[in-house]
Amino acid sequence: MENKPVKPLIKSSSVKPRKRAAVARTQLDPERWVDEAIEVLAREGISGLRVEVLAKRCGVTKGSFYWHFKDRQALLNAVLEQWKVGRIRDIEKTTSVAAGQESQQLHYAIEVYGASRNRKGMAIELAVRDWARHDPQAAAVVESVDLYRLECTRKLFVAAGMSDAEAKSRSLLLYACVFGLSLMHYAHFDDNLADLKQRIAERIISS
Amino acid sequence: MENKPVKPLIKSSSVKPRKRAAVARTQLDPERWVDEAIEVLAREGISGLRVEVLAKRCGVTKGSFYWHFKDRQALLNAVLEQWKVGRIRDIEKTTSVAAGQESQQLHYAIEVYGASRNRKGMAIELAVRDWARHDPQAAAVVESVDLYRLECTRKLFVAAGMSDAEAKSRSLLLYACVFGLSLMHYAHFDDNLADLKQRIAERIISS
DNA sequence: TGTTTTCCATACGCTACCGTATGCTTTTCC
DNA sequence: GGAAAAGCATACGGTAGCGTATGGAAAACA
Repeated sequence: MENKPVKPLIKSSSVKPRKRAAVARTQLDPERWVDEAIEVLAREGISGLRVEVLAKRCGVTKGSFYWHFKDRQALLNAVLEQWKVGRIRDIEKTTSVAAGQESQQLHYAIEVYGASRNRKGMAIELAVRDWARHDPQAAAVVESVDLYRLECTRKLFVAAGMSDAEAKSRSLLLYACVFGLSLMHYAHFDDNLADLKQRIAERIISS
Repeated sequence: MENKPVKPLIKSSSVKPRKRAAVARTQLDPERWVDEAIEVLAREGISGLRVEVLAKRCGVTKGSFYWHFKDRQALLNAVLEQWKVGRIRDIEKTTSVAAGQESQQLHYAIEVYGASRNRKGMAIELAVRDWARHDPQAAAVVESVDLYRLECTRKLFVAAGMSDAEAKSRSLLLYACVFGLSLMHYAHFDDNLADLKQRIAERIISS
C-alpha cells in the first residue's frame, strides 16, 4: 500500500503562507473557491452550484477542486460557515451605535437591506434561505444568524425605549418585512415607491 | 410521410369527456400531472421537478408524460398558470367582505398565511418565488399575482378608513411580513410566539 | 368485430454532473 | 541539484435527466 497523503476535508490555511511571498501564479486556495462559490450561489442558487461549473469559472478543472475539498458537501459546509461569520460580523457593525441614535440606526439597517443597493447580498440571503428549506445544516445556520440578528435589533428597540415584548415583535417585523419585500415584485404597484418604503419604515420603527 | 397526429402543447381538456363516464383505469389527464407537479414543487422546489421523477410518482413512465406535454417547459407553464388562477381565486375569496368587517378580514388574511397551517400553500409560494428569481416567465406570473393581492388588500385598508397612500404601504407591509416570516427561523426567539404575532398583526393593521 | 385513435412502455442517444485514479508540472525544502 | 510535496490535468466509470422513436395494449367508434 502506498502512503497516500491524507486529504484534509478543507485544506488548512496555515499551510499556505510560505516563505515566498512572491505569489504563486494561478494557485488557488480554499478561500478563493468559497468566494467564487458564493458568487455562483447568488446568481444560480444552490442547485447551480456544481463542482465542474465552479472549476470552469476558476479557470481550472475539477482535479484542482478535489485536491482542496473532500467533496461537494465540504465546499457547501465552507460556504455556510463563511456566510455565517460574515453575517454576524455585519450585523454587529450595523447595530452598534452611540446612545440616543437607535432610531436612526434602525432606519439605516432597513436602508442597507434595500434591494436596490446590496443586490448581491440579498441574492445570497435568499439563496441560502431557499437552500435551508431542504437542508437541515443550512437551516441550522440560518436559524443561528436569524436569532443573532433578531437579538441585536431587539436591543436597539429596547434602547429606544420599548418594552421587551414590543421590542421583540418589532425586531421580528423588521426582518420579516425586509426579506419579504425582497421576495415580492411590487415595482409597478405605485410610482412613488420611496414614499411607500418610508411609511413602512416608520410603521416598523416609530412608537 | 405518415400523417402523424399533431401533439398539442398541452392536450386540450375538451377532448377528455367521452361518452363513457365509466372511468378509465389509470388514465392520466394533464390536470393530474399538474397537480402532482405542484406537490413535488412544494416539497423539492423547481430543481426537483423532473419529468422522470414525476412519472414515477404517477405510477407511469415518461412515455406517458411526453404524450400529454410537449416537453418539461410545457408542464412548467401549466403549473404557473394553475398557480396563478388558484391564487387569484383565493385572494378574491379572502378579501371579499361585508362593510365594517375590514379589519377582522385583514387579521384573518394574516392568519391563513401563518406557516403553521397552510404549510403546503406557503411551501408552493416560496418555491414559485425562488423559481421566479431565475425565470422571467415565473417572475411575470408572480408579479401579476402580487399586484392583484396588493390591490385587494389596499381596498380593504381604504374601506377601513385609511388614505390611499397609507393603504398601499400597509398592504405592501402585510404581504412582505407574511412572506418574510415564512422565510425566517425564529421559533426559538421567544416562548410566546403567539403574542409576538399578535403584536405584529396589530402593528400592520391598526391605525 | 375490426379499425382507428388514445395512451403508455421500452429502448435509445445525448448531456451534465459526481467522484476516483493516475500522471505531469511546478514549487518547496535540504 | 535532487527528492519530496503541492497543485492541477486528464481520463474513466457511474448516475440522472431530457427528449425521440417505435411498438403494443386498451379504449372508442363505426
